[in-house]
Amino acid sequence: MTQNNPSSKNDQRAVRLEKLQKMRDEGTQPFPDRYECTHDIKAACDLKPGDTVRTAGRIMLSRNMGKLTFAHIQDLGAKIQVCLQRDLVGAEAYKWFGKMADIGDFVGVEGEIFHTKTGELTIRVKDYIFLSKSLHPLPEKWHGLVDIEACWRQRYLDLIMNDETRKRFLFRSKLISTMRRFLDDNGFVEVETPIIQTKPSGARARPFITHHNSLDMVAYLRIAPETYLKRLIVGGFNRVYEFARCFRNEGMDPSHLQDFTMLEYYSAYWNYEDNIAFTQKFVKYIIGELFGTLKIRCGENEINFDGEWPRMSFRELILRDSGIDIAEFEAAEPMCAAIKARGIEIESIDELNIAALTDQLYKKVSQPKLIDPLFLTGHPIELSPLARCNDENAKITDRFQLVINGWEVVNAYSELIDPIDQCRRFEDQARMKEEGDDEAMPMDEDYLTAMEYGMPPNSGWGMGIDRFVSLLTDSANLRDVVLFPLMKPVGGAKPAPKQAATGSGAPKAEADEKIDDAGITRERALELLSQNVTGKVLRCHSLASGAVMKALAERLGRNPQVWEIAGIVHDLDFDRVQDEDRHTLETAEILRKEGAHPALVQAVLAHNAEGLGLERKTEFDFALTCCESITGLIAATALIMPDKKLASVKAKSVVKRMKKKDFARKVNRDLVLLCEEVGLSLEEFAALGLKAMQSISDDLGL
RNA sequence: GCGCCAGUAGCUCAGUUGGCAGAGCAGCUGAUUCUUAAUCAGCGGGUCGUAGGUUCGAGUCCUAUCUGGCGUACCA
Repeated sequence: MTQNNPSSKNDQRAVRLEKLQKMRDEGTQPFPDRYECTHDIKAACDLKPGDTVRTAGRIMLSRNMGKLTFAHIQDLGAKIQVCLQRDLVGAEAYKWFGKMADIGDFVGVEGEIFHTKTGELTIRVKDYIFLSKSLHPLPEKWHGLVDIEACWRQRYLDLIMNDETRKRFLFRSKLISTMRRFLDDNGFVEVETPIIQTKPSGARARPFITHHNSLDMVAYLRIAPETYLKRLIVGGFNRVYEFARCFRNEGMDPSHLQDFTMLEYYSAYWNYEDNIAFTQKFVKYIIGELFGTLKIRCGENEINFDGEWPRMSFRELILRDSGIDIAEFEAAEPMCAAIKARGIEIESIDELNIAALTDQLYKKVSQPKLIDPLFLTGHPIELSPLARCNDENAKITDRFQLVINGWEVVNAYSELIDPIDQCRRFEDQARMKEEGDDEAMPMDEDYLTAMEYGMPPNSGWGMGIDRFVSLLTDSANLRDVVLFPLMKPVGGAKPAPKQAATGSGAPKAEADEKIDDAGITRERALELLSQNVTGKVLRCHSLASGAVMKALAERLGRNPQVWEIAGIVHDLDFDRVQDEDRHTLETAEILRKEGAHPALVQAVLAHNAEGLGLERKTEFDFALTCCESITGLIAATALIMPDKKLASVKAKSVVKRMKKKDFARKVNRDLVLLCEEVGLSLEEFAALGLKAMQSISDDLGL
């Protein structure tokens, strides 16, 4: 009957688990530790009929013809057909393969290369070894995985199923190694500079802000490696480069990632002219090495990297494409009028200063037309706070961008090495910041000091690697060239803790008086406790915290039901998360879903204020923290009694134990002392806590 | 942020005016010693993104919400 048929369970994974169990039962190791290959699959494909081979891969297709089975096995580099003949591998082994091996499993095969009747290169398997079980069916063999979201979230599936994905990422790796080789061969030294920084400088962008716990200070993820690499120029590294992961907290779209890779290099004694020459050599080398030609297709365009690349200034380009000569304008208003007069539309045009206006105008009228490589020069000084000012024209900088297919691929300039000028530029930026430009750079004194020790003339260079890869692989979205792009978690992103603590700014009394309903019942709290908490110790800790909270609420004239519930549920996720610092986030999520009162959720979060970088604000917050903390101390005190009973414990001995640091070391004494924040002395609090725990001593087993 | 679109079996997709939720691949049982998305016969498989609502009846209509795409604005 169908009841005995595993397939009726509607679970392909269950079928595979059953096969796995069968393998174990019969003594076959389904997950062996190694297999020795003579060739990878790509190498096997180059063999001649008659050659023998041992290779391994993932089974992608299987066609059973009765006493003959064809299958395809695949690795990152290639796939090859294998052929199992019953008469060659033996009846037992042949039958076993048919029963046990699924599409997606790994197998090692040994045999002789031959051509099938239709001419396909195939391994005639003499012997095989099962190498690993796949518990999930792979995506459909013909269409493969096309859901773009799945490709990003489960890149490994994308890599298994899609040949171009494999090629694209191999290309990216090869590109980076080619760049590295060229730079190394030209006397550059690869270095690593800090990602966590105290000042976000080196570019105009909004940083990710984080908190450094042990220094208790704001820290930033770097937006660019620039100022550190230039410190190295000061330090005597004449040619340095870094493949730098950078982070910018800005919009997410097909051409912007929050976490991206920039290559920057700096060479002492070069100006931007030297750099232009080097750039052309560098990029041509890379294209030649990777494509074997200097003309490549990109979408509808063919990009020609051959020949001498043209140079044009902002002014020339804009004049050519719009008829506006930006040199004629001293202020924003007349330029704005000129732009409007020509019917060119720029968003919030009236709010832009002259530099931003120039930039926007260029992006609108010129940038999309630039397909073949072009060096764009003559950038306004306001847009280039770290670039050297031009000796002839103080309004522009010695800077260039390499534009390819409408994208700014490279940005480079003669570096500003005059510390006095640099200081002034920082001050200008600071002013712009005050005026509301939140991308303007902050003052960076430490960098200025480095400059004041003397920086040789030099020119620096930066390239967005992801964009370059995207350009060269004709990828529409930058996330296609990053292995694991950032995605919102399925089921909703967790709000930042600060947002979670809504209303926490309210004064203590006010916040507390509002809580007359926890939002969940005591019964539900206990249910949640047994669902989420498996450990006995944690369960007792939760119940004890509830009891102490209840007693404290009665003492302070607060709502005992609500406070008890807070104690019961405060550590729901601790068993799962197993991380002092990170726990409570999941608990808060559970409670929110249950409809718990926001103040309760906040108190729960705040009991781990240290770990999460939060602040305790309300009486409720402090109460939960100190109650939860003292339970451990009281329980530990009970355990050293001869009868290990709470009944034998005196409040005085609990207080004494506070001072012995080695006793119950995990209990944070500072948190227990927070009882003073709610107006109780340690003595009174210890007595209250002890009494509360004694009242439920049976439940606690103490 | 805003606007438009999408989410149905493990995968790729149908689903009419609101009327019993479908196909192919994958899986299971069997046939098959040269297949190429093998083929043939049979079987099983669903929280229609989630939560509400309208209705005798909702995959379909309404509201909210989640996830994603594309466009738009700012940044590389």
